[in-house]
Amino acid sequence: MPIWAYDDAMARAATTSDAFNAIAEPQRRDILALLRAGERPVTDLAQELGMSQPRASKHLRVLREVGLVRVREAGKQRLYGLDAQGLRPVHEWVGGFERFWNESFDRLDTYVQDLERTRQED
Amino acid sequence: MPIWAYDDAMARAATTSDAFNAIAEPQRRDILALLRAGERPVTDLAQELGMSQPRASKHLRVLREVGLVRVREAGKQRLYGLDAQGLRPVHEWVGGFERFWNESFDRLDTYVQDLERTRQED
DNA sequence: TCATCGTATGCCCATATCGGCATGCGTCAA
DNA sequence: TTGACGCATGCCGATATGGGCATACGATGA
Repeated sequence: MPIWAYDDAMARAATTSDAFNAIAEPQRRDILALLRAGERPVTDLAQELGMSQPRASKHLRVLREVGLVRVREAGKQRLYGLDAQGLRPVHEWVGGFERFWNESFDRLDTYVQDLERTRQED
Repeated sequence: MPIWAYDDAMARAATTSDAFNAIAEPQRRDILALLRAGERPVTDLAQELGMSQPRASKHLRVLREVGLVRVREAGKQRLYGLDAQGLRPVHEWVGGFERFWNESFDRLDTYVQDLERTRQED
C-alpha cells in the first residue's frame, strides 16, 4: 500500500493515480460512457457490458478512487453515477494539441515557427 | 511478444496499445508537450526533462509505436517530432463528457433526462 | 581505421495490473 | 432467524511496466 513511495524501481503508475490512468482501460471507458445515461447498479453494468460482477466492481473501484464515479446506497444496491469533472483536465491537456493535429506534417515546421511568432495571442 | 493473445489471465493493456495508454504516463505527456516547440534529438529531451537517455529513448519508443511521434535521421542524431493526430480520438472521446462536467451534480438527473429528450439535435 | 558521440536495447528488479474464483458481508424478505 | 440477493474483496496467476546499468550499434570525424 505505497501511497506514492518509490525508493527504487518503479512499475507503471497505479491506475488509481489519476484520470489519465483510469481511462487507459477500455472497459472503464465503456463504463463511463454507459453512465452518461444515468445511475446504475453494479450488476446492471456488468451485464450490459458482458463482464463478471467482480470485474465490474473492480473497475468501478478504480473509477471511484480517481473520482470519476460516485456511489449512492440504495437498499441492497449501490448506484454508481458519473462524475465527469475529473475528465476536464484530461480534455484540456489533450486540447493543447489541437492545432497540431489540424496541420499536415509537412507544414509543421513552418507552423511551429508561426506559432512561436504569435505566441502572445494565446 | 504477444501481439494480442490472451488465453488466460491478463494484465493491463500494453502502453503501446493506443494513445490512451501512452499518455497515461506523465513523463510521456511531458515529452509530447515539449515536442510542440519543434523537433528534438533524444539527449536534448532527456536533459530538458531531467531523465536519463535510456529512459527518454524508451518513452519515445512507446510514443513512436502508437504513432504520436515521428523520427527523422539527422546524421548521428535522431530528431523526434510530434504527430498529434493520434490524440484526436482521445480528445473526442473525452469531449463526449463535456456537458457533464459543466453541470452540477444535483441537476444531473434532470439533465440526463433533458439530454434524452433532445437527443435528435446532436 | 579507430575513437567518439548519439541512441537503442537487453537484462534484472520491484511493482501494479486485470482476470477468475471463492467468499465475506450487509440488506431485505419470508 | 434464515435465505437470498447485491456487491466488495482476497488471493493467485500471467504479464507488462518503468527504472537503472551496461552495452551494442551506426555515423561522423580525426
